[in-house]
Amino acid sequence: MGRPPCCDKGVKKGPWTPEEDIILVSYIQEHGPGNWKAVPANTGLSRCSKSCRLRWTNYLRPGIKRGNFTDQEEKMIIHLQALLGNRWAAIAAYLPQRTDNDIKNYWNTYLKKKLNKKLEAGSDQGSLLGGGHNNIGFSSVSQPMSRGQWERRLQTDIHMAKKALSEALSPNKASSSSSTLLAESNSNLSNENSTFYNSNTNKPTTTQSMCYASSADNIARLLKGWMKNTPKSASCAASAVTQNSCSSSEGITTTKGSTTSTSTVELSETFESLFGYESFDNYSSNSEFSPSLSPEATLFQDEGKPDITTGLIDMPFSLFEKWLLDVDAGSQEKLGF
DNA sequence: AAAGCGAGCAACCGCTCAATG
DNA sequence: ACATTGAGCGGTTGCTCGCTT
Repeated sequence: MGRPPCCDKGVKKGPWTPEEDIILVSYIQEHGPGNWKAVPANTGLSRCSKSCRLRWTNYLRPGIKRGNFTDQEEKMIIHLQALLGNRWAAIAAYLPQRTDNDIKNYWNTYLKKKLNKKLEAGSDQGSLLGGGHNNIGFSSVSQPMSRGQWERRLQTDIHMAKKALSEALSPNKASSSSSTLLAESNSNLSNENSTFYNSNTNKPTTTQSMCYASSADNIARLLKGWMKNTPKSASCAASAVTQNSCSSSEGITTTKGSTTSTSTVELSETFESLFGYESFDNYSSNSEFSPSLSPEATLFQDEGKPDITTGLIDMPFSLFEKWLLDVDAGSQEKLGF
């Protein structure tokens, strides 16, 4: 039974061509993402609306980083997968520059095998993963109960963090970047809507005037990247618009610059008391602890405010990431990460 | 040089969820 | 309250490429 395919007649399948990418990108630049049903009709693309959305979110969307997962990201994924299970979208919410598909692929093709090897190697020495509340399970060995408990704990912690933040920031909510943080924290944690959030107003917006550079400019860059690439990588040209690279080995910088602000100190204290951290040196307030920072929000910032994006790219571990990594450091060390 | 094989990844499929009438 | 429909998510497939034999 189930629903019939959303669009099974006359739609093109298979890899996207650069021409299709250009059409899609230019359309979205003009109208913004969303209303995917209208995209094929309005663009003339012989593609399913789902295919258009997928192509955009996983490939063409600005601000996404592809390939070359860092150790930190790897650890994040491992922890989050243990905590959340195969909820790739939720995991991707904590790695705003990564797509769920990318993370999923990385997990399935690399991390899972790597972890299984570690587990097999360590199984002779008894349980490596158990122990207290940090019962980090991997997909093959995880216990549903502990996962559920951890989800609840996670939600509780997030809720507490939001409350504490709200209290800590109430005097100067309006002006600081932390208000954005708070608002982002208050928005959908699972990052499941496609609404753009205006980082200034914290209101959802479908107006893309601020989200996108001029279409002509982007298309020009798109074409430029396309022309420069070999046929093999031609399909990557569109992504070069935002990534400046097609190959996963290019153009990805992961520096560890840290920024702090006055409010950061306050937040640090708040979180310190909340989670028991001792050091927040690397905590950067902008977009931190904001799993709800949607990829589209990143897009928003990326296109209009490159510096902010740089901040995202260059950011050290967020508080929550630190928590994720610290909370089970022992287990990870045992596994040799 | 060519065939075989495996890894990586883009894209599809089917399902669920949420919004709307 | 129910049906419909669009959007989103996770599992899976199949293609491509690089390495090995």
